[in-house]
Amino acid sequence: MNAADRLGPEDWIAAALDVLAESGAAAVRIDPLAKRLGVTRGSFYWHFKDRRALLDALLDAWRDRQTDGVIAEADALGAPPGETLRELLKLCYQDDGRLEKAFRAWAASDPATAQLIAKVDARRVAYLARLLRGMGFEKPIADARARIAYRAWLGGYALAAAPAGKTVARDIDELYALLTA
Amino acid sequence: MNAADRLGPEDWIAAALDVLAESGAAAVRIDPLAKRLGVTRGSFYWHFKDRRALLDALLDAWRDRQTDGVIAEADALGAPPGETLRELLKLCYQDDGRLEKAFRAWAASDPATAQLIAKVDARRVAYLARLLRGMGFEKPIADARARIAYRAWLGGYALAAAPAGKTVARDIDELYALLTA
DNA sequence: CAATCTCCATACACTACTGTATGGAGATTG
DNA sequence: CAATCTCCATACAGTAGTGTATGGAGATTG
Repeated sequence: MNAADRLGPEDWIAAALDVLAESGAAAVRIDPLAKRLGVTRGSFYWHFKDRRALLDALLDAWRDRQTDGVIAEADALGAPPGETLRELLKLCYQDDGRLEKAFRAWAASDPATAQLIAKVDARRVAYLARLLRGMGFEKPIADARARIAYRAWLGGYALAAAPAGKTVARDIDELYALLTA
Repeated sequence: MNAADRLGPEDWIAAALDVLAESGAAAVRIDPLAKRLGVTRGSFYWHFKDRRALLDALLDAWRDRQTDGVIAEADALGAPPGETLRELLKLCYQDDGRLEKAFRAWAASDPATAQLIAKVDARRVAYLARLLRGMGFEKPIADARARIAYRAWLGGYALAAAPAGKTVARDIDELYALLTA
């Protein structure tokens, strides 16, 4: 929300992220968003060139928060790698994953988006592998386990039915045990 | 394809599955499908009540092949659980996952579909857990590892960039090692 | 307090579909 | 070989959006 009742790009982005998380990229339409914001399309085309420009802005906003943000947060702990890994797992599994799902679903039919998300994936896996190597694992093992752990996390969001909180906690324990075995 | 040049429901389903795998559920539209099949919408509305009926038919077709089919195939080996598990992993990781992705992306904004896919997930995880228990693991461990393995498989499809074949083979080995440790 | 700048409303032209109603060509049966 | 049955084309009405062009109200600056 803005100070005034006039809108800025960030208001459109916030509303669009809501819709994206709820109903997917296909549901991010200008007309309904305008109704939701209580204005007309005239406002939108003032702040953005077209619909694609809005979607690009969503992608940027998400990448900034969910990749660099989380990695920085984990590093800021200053803990030894094993402990950092455990905290990172807990932190990641707390996210409801709705944006994560929505962006990836979108990427399935949009190569430009897929390319950007691929970079995000690579950075995250590299960070996981770095932690594992810091714990003393050889590079091939660390890399493979980082990929498995990352996929297991992502796969949780691919499930149609979200597991209960207790199951998640147990599975994090088991995953951590497997990764550090 | 039919024997005659006249179409049956299965022709529409086959074409729709192609489009679904390529471009997602949102792209499964009647008009473009008709052009692709060289007919008009008149044909579609003869074979199906509406667009939703087609989507439901797609879901049925996929479930029959990809769940009961694969489980039956693995069981038909008649091998001991450990060997069956290994073959199952190899078999599953061969799938390009495009339909898997498309259906799950669709389910994100369609509760009825999500419910059906949740049942598919449960059956697959249960089968994995059964194999692990057959190898001597206690139920809690077998269940947790089955969930992790299933998510790791699904998560591979969530990745924007598909890993190279060599990486996949290495990761299957590592995954199998972790599961049976 | 006039000029300008920001932001938005309105109206328009356009695209791309969905679903229905009806008729008609070709094969199939009696 | 007429009657019927399948399957499809055509035409129509309706919906839901995209993007553009233009003007105007309110705040901001000189």
